This record gives sequence, structure tokens and C-alpha cells, in this order.
Amino acid sequence: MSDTTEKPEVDENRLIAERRAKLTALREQGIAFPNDFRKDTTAVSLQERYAESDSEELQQIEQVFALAGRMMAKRVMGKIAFVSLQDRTGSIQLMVQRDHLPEGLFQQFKHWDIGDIIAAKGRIMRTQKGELSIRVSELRLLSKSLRPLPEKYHGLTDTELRYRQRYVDLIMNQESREVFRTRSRVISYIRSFMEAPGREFLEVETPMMHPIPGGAAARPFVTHHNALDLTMYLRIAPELYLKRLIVGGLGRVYEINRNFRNEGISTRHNPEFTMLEFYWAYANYLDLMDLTEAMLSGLAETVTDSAVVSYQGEDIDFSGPYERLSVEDAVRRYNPAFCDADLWDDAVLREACAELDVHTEAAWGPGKLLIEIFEATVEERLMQPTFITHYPTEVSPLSRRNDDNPEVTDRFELFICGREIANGFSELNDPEDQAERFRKQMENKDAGDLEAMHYDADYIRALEYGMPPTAGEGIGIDRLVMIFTDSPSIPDVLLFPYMRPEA
RNA sequence: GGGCCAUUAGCUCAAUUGGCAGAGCAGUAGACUCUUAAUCUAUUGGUUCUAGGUUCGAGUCCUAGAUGGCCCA
Repeated sequence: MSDTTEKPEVDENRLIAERRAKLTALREQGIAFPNDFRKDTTAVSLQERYAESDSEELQQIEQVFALAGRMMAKRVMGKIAFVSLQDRTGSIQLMVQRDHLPEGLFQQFKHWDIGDIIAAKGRIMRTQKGELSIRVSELRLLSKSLRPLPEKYHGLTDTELRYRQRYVDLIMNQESREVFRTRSRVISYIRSFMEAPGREFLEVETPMMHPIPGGAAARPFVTHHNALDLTMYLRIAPELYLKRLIVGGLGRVYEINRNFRNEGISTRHNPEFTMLEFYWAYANYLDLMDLTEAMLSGLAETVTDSAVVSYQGEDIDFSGPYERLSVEDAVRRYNPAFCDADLWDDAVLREACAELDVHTEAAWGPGKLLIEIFEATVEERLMQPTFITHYPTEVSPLSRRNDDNPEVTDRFELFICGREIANGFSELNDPEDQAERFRKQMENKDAGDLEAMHYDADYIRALEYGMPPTAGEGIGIDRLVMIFTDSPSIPDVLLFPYMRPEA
């Protein structure tokens, strides 16, 4: 009898079986998965330290280094072998000589597999061909690898496998590792920028599960709290909570975290995505644009060593200042036919939408129609960083109205490479106006708009205590990282992008 | 949601008009003390994404489905 029926059907093959047998042998020797080895250096620190040292100089160095990592290549020729050892920093070559190892170890080593995690100690040297190497005096197998790695030359190229088995992608593809290092540097820079002296934004964490989804126009994921028998929603934005903190007097707050939106998946949309969102009391949307320019130009310089970043063959200049253009002017610029038209005239806009084959609904006012035209004709053409300002009040339910024209708000969106990267505005801090706009959103929801907002009574109550004049902004981190890593699609910059379950 | 394309050994890819399913790498065995896509000799390895259908015969043609990519909404 065996318990094989209890085991999930795994894709065992002969290659794995062979390695499993080797592991069994290690277990029998009692040395299967040791954890007592400590490394004292890394591949790249040695590469950097001895980059300029020639063979004679290295011979004077008696220090023995301890390294560990994954064996990525193994070239055995009789009594000598060369191993490419990859650790978290990069690679270094090991030179393994039979006669420099304890009796019998070289014979065992010849049966170790590519992909095994190994440890080595030895002195630094340079081979006859000039490659910096470790002359191995001690060698151990730390972790047996049971699954064969992809072929060394082409690596793992299948996009689906790269996303589903990101661990293999990271083992095999240096460029992939580099993307995620860059992503980390982007987030790290943003934190230091926001917290720098003079800015002093406070990093906060607000709920990811909301009883009332709010702060954006989007369909939420719905979940359920068992003990409370309560419907809850994964947040679509942290906005309303962060502004409660402004009411609470924290003054300058930011959060870098995930939002969840229950909508389609594409090369530019993942159901969960990372946003920087921040709120700044006693500032307005003009201050935000200045801050954004400073942040992004500094970010480009820090992360890519240049204010000009090449994205998919296009040079994007982050140095700033960025062009600032109202929605209306932008629509006119890219639609010359609208030169003299009244862009707030319902009939004009509906006719234009019809010509553009843009879907409209009877309930939409001119503001919504104008934005539809903007999205259809302008958005994708804004390659260089461009602030689009003066968004219609109709599509900006949380933004403060413009003092000169109440039909538009003190709001902007930043477009780069034809994509929306940031959205910021002077916050609506008039509780009565906010209550009215929530009611308007509810009417839309009742009329069938699945993305319309709920009425958040506690948020209104917070505003009624008085919120200082405030500006707030959200910046899409994933899209930003795409640009800084020259990645064509969003799953390229997500360690574990959403995938349908495997068949 | 719609269109197009792809899916063959662990990985990267071939397979003529519908006619014996192959190579390289990896693996296994052997040779080799300076290789670096090491080399040389021998050799193992297949649910051709899945389910149907057409056919004497299907990796190839047809239908449906799965997953992914690209484009569009």
C-alpha cells in the first residue's frame, strides 16, 4: 500500500526523479539541508574590489573568502572544474581542483546539478584567461535542487512561465532582477523625498478593507467578514481615510500601498496596483504640480542617472517644468475642428462623440462628454510629461471648485507616454458641497452607474469638524516603474501579476 | 467583451502536400588540470494544450474549450 493517491498529481519526470534519488542519498548521509554555513562576502563585492588586480597581486592575498549561491554552470574537465556561482549580487567563477579538495569530494561534486545551492571557501585568483575566480579549498552542497533549470543560453523566455514562475525568471534573467531592483529604488526614493526636511510628510497606513468603498470611481471587489456578518470591500483608494487624517491635524500624510479595482485586465491594468497617495494641508493643486515636477525629475536622476529616460524608443524628459494645459485647450489643440466651438454645449459634444464612435449616455452632462472626447483624442498623444488642468466638476466629485469657473475644479492629471500617471487636486473641504456631490453620485448609481460613489456619512461628519485647505494627489507607481524600466506592460513590473489559475 | 497569433522533450526551437516526432542545451555513461554557450564519444527522454470530428493515416485539416501574447473596446 502507498499513499500516492493522496498526493497531488505532480509533473514528475525522469530528470526530477534522478535528482530526488541524489537527495535521498544526501539524506542518508545526514547532510541534506544544512544551515550552519555563513558567507562573508558576495560575488559583486569581490568583483569590484579586485577589478584592477592582476594575477601576481592576487597571489599575495592570503585571505580565504566564504561564498554561497546557486550553481548556474558547471564545466568539468578531468581533475579540474569551473563553476559559475550566482548570489544575490551577481556571479563569480569558482575553480574547483580535485587535488585541492578532501578525498572523494570531487567525485561527489561531479554529480551535483546545475541549480543546486552550494557554498565555497577559497582564495581569490585570476585564471589564465583573466577571469577573477575563487580557488576552492572547501566545497559544500547546501540545498539540492530537484527541478532542472531552463536552458542556459536562451534562459526562460516564455512570458506566461516568467509571470507564473517568477522565481525561475529571477534565477535566469538578470534584466528581470534589475527591473525589481529599480522598482525598489523608485519606492525608496519617494519615501525619502516625501520625508525630506522641509516636506516632512508622515507615512501612514489606512484600511485596505472598507465598509463603504470610496475615493475613486471604480467597481470594488466584495468580500465578507464572517464574525460581523458584514459585507466589506477591498479599497479602491485610500483617499477618504487620508483626508480624515488631515481633519485630525496630521497636516502632511502619505501612503504607498495597494488599491484594488474590479475591472478588466490589460497590459496597463492589474486588479491590484500600487499608488502613492499624499495629502498636504495649506497647499493647493498648483503646489502639487511643483512638488510633482521636483519628485519626478529627482527620481529620474536618481534611478536612471539621467533626467531623460528612454521609453520604448521615445526620449522622455523629466527635467521640468512640464507643460500645463487645460482640458479644454488640450481638446482644442488636438481637434482643430473645435477652434470656435462651444466646448460646454451639450449638442456640440454629443455630435463629436458620435463622430468619434464614443459611447455616451443620456444622463451625461457636458463635463463628462468633454472628458470622453479628451480620452479619445488627446490622452495617448501626451508623450512628454504634461499636466492637464481644469477638469470638469461633473467628473471630479472630490475636488474643490475653481474660484473663477465653478463648472471646473482645481485639479490636474499628469500624463506621460500617453498614460495617466498622477491625479491631484485642491480638496473639496466644504462639507455641504461634498454631501451634495455624494447625493449626485448616488443618483448616478441608482441610474445604473456601477462606478459611481457611495454616500460616506462619516466622511461628511469628519469634514463638518473642519478640514484645512488641502491638496491631495495620487501617483501610479506601477506605470512609473514601467517607464523607468522601459517595460512595455504592467505585469513586467509586478513580481506576481494576476494570472488565471493554471489549468 | 471582440479580432489576430501562439501552445511539440525540463528549457529554446524544427518537422515539406496530411505519410516513421527531430535538434541544441540540460540529464545519464565515458575521456579531459585554465574552462566560460567548454570540447569529444555514446545514450535516455514525448498526453505534439484539452475534448471531439474528418481521414486508410492528423503535430499538420475542421469544431468546441483552456491558457498566454499582441491589438481594439
